[in-house]
Amino acid sequence: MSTRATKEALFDGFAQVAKALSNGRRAEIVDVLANGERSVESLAAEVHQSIANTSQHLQILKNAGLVTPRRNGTFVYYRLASPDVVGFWRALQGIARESRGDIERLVDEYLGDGSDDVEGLTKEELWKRIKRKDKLVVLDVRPQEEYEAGHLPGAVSIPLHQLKKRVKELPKSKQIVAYCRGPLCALAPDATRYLKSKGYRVKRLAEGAPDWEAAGYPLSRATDDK
Amino acid sequence: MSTRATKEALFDGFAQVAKALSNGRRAEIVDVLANGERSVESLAAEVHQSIANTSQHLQILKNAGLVTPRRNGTFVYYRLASPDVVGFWRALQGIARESRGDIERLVDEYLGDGSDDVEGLTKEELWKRIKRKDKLVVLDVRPQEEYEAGHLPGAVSIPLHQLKKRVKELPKSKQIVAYCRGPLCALAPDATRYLKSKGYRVKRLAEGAPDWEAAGYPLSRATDDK
DNA sequence: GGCATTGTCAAGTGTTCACTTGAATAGTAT
DNA sequence: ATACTATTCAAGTGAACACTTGACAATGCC
Repeated sequence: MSTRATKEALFDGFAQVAKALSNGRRAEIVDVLANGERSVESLAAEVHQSIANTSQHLQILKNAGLVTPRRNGTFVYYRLASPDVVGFWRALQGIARESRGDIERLVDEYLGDGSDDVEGLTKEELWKRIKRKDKLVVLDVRPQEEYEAGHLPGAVSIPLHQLKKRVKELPKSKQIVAYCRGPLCALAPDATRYLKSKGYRVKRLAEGAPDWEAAGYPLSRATDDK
Repeated sequence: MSTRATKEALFDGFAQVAKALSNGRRAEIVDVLANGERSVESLAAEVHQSIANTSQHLQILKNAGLVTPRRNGTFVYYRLASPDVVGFWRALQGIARESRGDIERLVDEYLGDGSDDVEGLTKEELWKRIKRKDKLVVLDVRPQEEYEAGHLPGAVSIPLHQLKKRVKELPKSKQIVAYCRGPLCALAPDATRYLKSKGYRVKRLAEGAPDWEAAGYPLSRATDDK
């Protein structure tokens, strides 16, 4: 009891959880998984790594208790072990941005920073407008898989890489609100910049689907809900 | 903008903050620093490491933006860079305990687990009793330095390793409430077990000084406030 | 059954990590 | 200046890490 050895083992245990997130690629994986479960193959493509390497990263995350696998046929789907992991990941991002100017600068660069004067919209405001059935198009620009795993009620799915091709599906008359994975996801900022340049009336939800859900608002899982 | 390289750099940045806590000894350092600033020498003793090694760990924590140094004469005192770091550290502990049974078991072992049937007391309750000047002794069993860096109002300081020698200073007639660094600190559990075996009326505050402060209650810095 | 597909495991390689040792620096006291 | 202290820096060593490659296991399809 309260021996030095036990204390070391305990703190090594805490450290192991931090170690799971101490690699950029693993951090990316957690960020993606916050948007729903994914197969190993799909995650590997997302983080630009080999399947074997991605699998090994996933083992590390699993041993740290952050993710759990589910087998379905020849596929293995991983998801976050608990919703708390999202909160923890967000806390880490917050600390990092706050205490390190260089990271804040990278965020600006990544999101396309100041030159984008697209108006923002809060979750609360958007929810109000969805409930009173305002004429607006909620646009989910994440990959198809993430849309299917859960999206904002009534949202339309056009993954960013298809936007140029499918932009005509969007009405110029209505207000468009785009969103993606979260405040540090570049998909929606890219989309809104493009749409704005094409003359659409577009705003952006700063937060993403995981934050929306964490705030207590409902996600829809219907295959298509125009 | 939103290039793969920028994204990698950004997530590597997040990962670097996690990496700072990915070592058991550094985690211990952060845990101690949550109770106030400390010199390198003092930290080295606390984590049972050489001074050179401790200094290097501190450089890593500093580069991650988690701690900052302050020079005073020949001494260098380190402290947490922001109060948010305490919150983040607590979040990490929470995630680790929740998602990993083995860690929960280590916690039990470290704290001296179930055999201790000392009554607990919440911050709220204790604050009420301090305010209405109940006859109770609030006992701080952390090292002298931490007591001096900030303690509960009216608390008496008897570091755990001096408790046997100085136990006679405590009145058997009054209720004693011991506390230390936090819910995962073994000092107060050890102290309450000992005091109870000697026939004192003793309770334990589950949280520690950093939590007390984070909850908005005042800490006292008076050198001695019996 | 054979065979393709998805994922995991094992071994190998260059890099980073944690720690030690001993020298260099910054500040204080004499 | 000189001696002394607390800390940092630089170099070295064995262990762990991140990634690759190729073999193996699990599942489903024919």
